Amino acid sequence: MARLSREFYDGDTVEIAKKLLGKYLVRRLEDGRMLVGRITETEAYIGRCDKACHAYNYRKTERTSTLFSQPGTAYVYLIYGMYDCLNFVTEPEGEPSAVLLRGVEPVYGTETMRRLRYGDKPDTPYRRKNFLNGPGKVCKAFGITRAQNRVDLTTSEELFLCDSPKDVGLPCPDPRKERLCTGPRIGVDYAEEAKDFPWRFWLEKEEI
DNA sequence: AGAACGATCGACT
DNA sequence: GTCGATCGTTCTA
Repeated sequence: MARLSREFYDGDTVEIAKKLLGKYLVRRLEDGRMLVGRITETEAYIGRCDKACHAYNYRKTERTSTLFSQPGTAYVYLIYGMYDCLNFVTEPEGEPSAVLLRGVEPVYGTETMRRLRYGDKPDTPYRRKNFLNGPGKVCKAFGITRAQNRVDLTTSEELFLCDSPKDVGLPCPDPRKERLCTGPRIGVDYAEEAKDFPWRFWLEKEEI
């Protein structure tokens, strides 16, 4: 099963956050069902220099210890007492850094995602535009919780990333014109000078 | 032991 | 645009 390698994650976090756009998130649920999404939005967090990062200035606690793991490790944490957020650990081991997954577009298993997100209610409104455009929404729809914290994305069957849907036996979508957009990160107004770092990246459809 | 706060979301005006 | 939900993590003592 082809997937992104350790080397992919072992490098500059901002560059990796950009390179992750257009890659594919693959999740296998315990019952064997597969879910696939195409990554459309990411953010970079770097403990060495970034006051918005949980591990700023190498702060090591029980929670942030995951960020000190080898690159290619999943970091899942709970925010606001309600929502899980999925990150991919980057940089050489010991440099606590990660890319936060903020958005995907559904590729395979959409109905299962819808049920995980909204429950069994048959006619939940499902607006394509707002379905998976937030870190809490992605985790809910993909059944990702802190149970996946510390999963090794380079060997796990339950959670990994790959370049192409072909890597998991799915057809490639038609290519679309998209541009890479850059801006400040969401929800980090407390982070002093780091709140303005342009470390949020997303894909936008080209007009016309 | 207690308190403050948060890498969000959905409901609402 | 505003606001409240909800609880684990972290720090203080």
